[in-house]
Order: sequence, then structure tokens, then C-alpha cells
Amino acid sequence: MRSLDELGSEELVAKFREVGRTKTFQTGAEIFAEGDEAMFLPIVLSGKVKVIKYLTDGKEVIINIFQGGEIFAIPPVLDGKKYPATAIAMENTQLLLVYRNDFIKLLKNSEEFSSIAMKRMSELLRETTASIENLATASPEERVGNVLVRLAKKESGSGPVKIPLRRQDIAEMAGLTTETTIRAVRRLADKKLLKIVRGKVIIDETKSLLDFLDHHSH
Amino acid sequence: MRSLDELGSEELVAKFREVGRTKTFQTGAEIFAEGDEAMFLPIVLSGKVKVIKYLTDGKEVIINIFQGGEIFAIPPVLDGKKYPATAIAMENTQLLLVYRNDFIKLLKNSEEFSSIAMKRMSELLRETTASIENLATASPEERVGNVLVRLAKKESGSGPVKIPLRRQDIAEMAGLTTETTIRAVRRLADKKLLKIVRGKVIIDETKSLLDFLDHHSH
DNA sequence: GAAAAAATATGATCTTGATCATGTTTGTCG
DNA sequence: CGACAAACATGATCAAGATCATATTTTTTC
Repeated sequence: MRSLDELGSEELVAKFREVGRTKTFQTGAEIFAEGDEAMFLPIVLSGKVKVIKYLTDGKEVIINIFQGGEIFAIPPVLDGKKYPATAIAMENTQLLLVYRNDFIKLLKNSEEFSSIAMKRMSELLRETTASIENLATASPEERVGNVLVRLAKKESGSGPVKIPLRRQDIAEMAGLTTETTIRAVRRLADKKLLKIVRGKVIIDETKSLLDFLDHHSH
Repeated sequence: MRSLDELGSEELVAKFREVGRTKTFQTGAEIFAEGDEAMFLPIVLSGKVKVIKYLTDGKEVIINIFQGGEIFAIPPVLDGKKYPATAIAMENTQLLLVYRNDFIKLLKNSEEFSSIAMKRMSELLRETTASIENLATASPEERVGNVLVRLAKKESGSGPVKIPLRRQDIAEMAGLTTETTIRAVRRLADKKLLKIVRGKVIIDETKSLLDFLDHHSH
């Protein structure tokens, strides 16, 4: 799992902690809602957050999932607009909340903070761009595979990774139904590209899955 | 059409022009290819650029289209990585190319440039996030509608907007086949939400189309 | 302005993923 | 531990979009 320290040097982290306040959210709690004024910048200290859009028929799409050390929702905070989506804690989650004005001040006064913010936005742009490609063209197996690889990368270092999400969550990230996602995961398991243990997805080595995804971009 | 001046004050624009050099690309010319070292930051002075990913079966996905005044490909230039996609001129296009080092220098020395870059990345993140939602859930008619609205916004101010793209291009942005896109456009025309004149899409008032899209997010 | 090329259009068929129904396993809680 | 709930699983049917084929319109080029 990434830590806050990856954001930059000790002093920067200290400064973030200095100006922000920590807040804990229970599983399922709403961190902010689409349409709210973007008053604070959230940084995940522990736990997991999903950013979603509700559709008119009640279903939801998961735009992204954030965890240890990740800063999210920078754009609306930067220019003081409304959050364009809703953020929900997927488990008990501790956030560092930096108020908009303090964040802006940090950006203005420190070139390092601007640099961090830009790096982070760059990462996010890369991720979202990859999602677009995935959603626009891939088959269910590939879509699910890509989502799983992306999730695995966010989990801790080496060894088998257990994906801590339900099929429904994966489905909402892949733009598929839960049933189709279940079948896609099963087919990937049949191909020995991942394991299913007690219903949960285990990725032993990301490499074989990546190979599969590389060769099947059709 | 947006102009370079919208980027900020006159001096900033002047500085961009000062450090960059202009280069012209013919229709179909490659501006950079996926995998190239990101050596320069492109700004569209005139014309139109598509950023695409080639799939293994030869087809392509259009990730985004850029025109008058738009800066693109910031992430790879920022951290000196490779371009993650290919950029092609869709018509005769003039670009302002700012070399990586010069851009970095501008960012370091001027808080205003950092601010511009962050604003631009914010815009892009908003756009890509909207694309994800569109691709993950919408019907062909909605997908096409959303793509058209997005394209229309980039065209000049008021009055009817003529979308200067082929059905195939729209299809590659919407993650659909050309045939499905043709049929979706036709159905939207039947519903009086747009016009088709000599095969080209004309959007009279974006409002009615937006209303339709708002109410049909299913 | 005619011929060629490119883009749009439309019908028929086939395939894939959504939907609906139901069963099974896993996890939770008194 | 047993009962309930939640998540996973799987089969059957349906519908929407891809694919294939071909025609028409528009644009380009000489």
C-alpha cells in the first residue's frame, strides 16, 4: 500500500498534516455528494473510498477507488466548483481533510506543492485515459482483467494479491452487469490467469494476466 | 473557438510563444507516436488534432480531440515519460511546440504557469471522467449525444454548430461501430434533437439535446 | 462535369451480453 | 451453532449491437 510519504519529503507531509484535520468515516458513509461545494481536499490515510456517479435508474458507476496515501478530487477544490461525483467510504476510513483555502495557499507559496499536485493529476489522467480505452473497446474478460490489474497495483507490494472487492463493484468499474462480471472472472480463472478462493479473486502473478491483456486488445 | 489568450494574460501567451516554435502538420500527419519520448508540449494554434490508441486488430479509439488554444499531453511531458498514445493532425494544423525543459523552467519560475497547467489538467480530468461515465453506462443514442455535445462545446460561440467529424470518428469516440453510430445519429435527428445536412451533423440548440441526455441516463 | 473515391445509409443475420429466475456458498450475528 | 443475509454462481431467454452485404449520396480529382 502506498503511504503518505510517497507524496514527497517529510516536511511536505508534515505540512499537509499540520494544515489538515483527520476525520473518520464508517463503512458506507458519504464523504461528499455530487453537487456539494468543494470545500476540502481529501487524502486517504487508511481505508478505501469509492467515487461514484448515480444513474437515473438508481444504478451507479464507480469512477475510481482511492486508498492509502492517495489525494483525490483535486479539480473541483482547485477552482472552487462543485464536486462532480459522490464519494463513499467502502470500509472504515480515515481521511486527512485540507481546507480549500489552505490548499490554495500551499500551492501559491510552495513550488513543491504545486509539483505534487501536478504529479498527482498526471497519474489520474493516465488512469482515466486507460479506463476510456478499456471501456470503449474491450471484451468483458479484458475489461475485468484491466480493472483487476489496476486494483492489484494499488495493493501492497509483492506476492499474491487478494482483490477486496465484490463482483458488483468490479462490474460497476467495468461497465458490465454483475452476472457478466462473475462469468468473466470465472473464465479468467479457467485460463489460470487468476484464482478464486472463497469467491474472492486472487492474483498470483500480474504478469500472466498482463500478457493476456496485451495480446487480446480486440 | 477558444484562443490562446484564454490561457491567461497577454504576457503569459507571449512567453509561451517566445520559448516555443510553431510547426505545421498536414492532414493525417503524425505529431507524435505512442512510445516516443515526450520531448515537447503541444499547443494547438489552428486546426484539429486527434489523440488515439491503436488496437491490436488495427482499429483505433479516439481518446480526445484538441483544437484552438488547447494544450494537451501534459502528463508525459511533465515527468519526462513516453507518450501513452499517438497524436494525428485531422486537418492542416499549426502547433506551438514548447520543449520540455523550457516548460519545466516556466513552471518552476512562475506561479502563474503552474496555475495554468493545473487548470488545464483539471479540465481534462473533468472531460475524461465524463467520458468514463458515458462509456460505462449509456445507450448508443446517449453516447453519441454526449460526444456531440462535447464536440459542439469546442466549436465557436453561438448559433448552429456543424460537427466537422465523420461518423467513424464519432464512433471511435463513443466506443461504437460506424453503423451503430449512423443509426444513433439518425434516431436523434428523427427526435428533432439535431439536423443532418449533406450527411453532416448540425446542432441547432444544444439545450434540447442536453435535456434529452439528462432525462435518459438509463 | 464525369469518374472515382469516400462517406453515409439501410437491410438481414448472428453473437454477445443483459435480463430474469433460481440455487448454492460464504459470511454474520444472536 | 443455527438461522439469516449477502455474495457468488449458473442456466434460459431476450434484445441490442456487431457484423456482413449492398446501395445511395456526397466529395474529390482530373
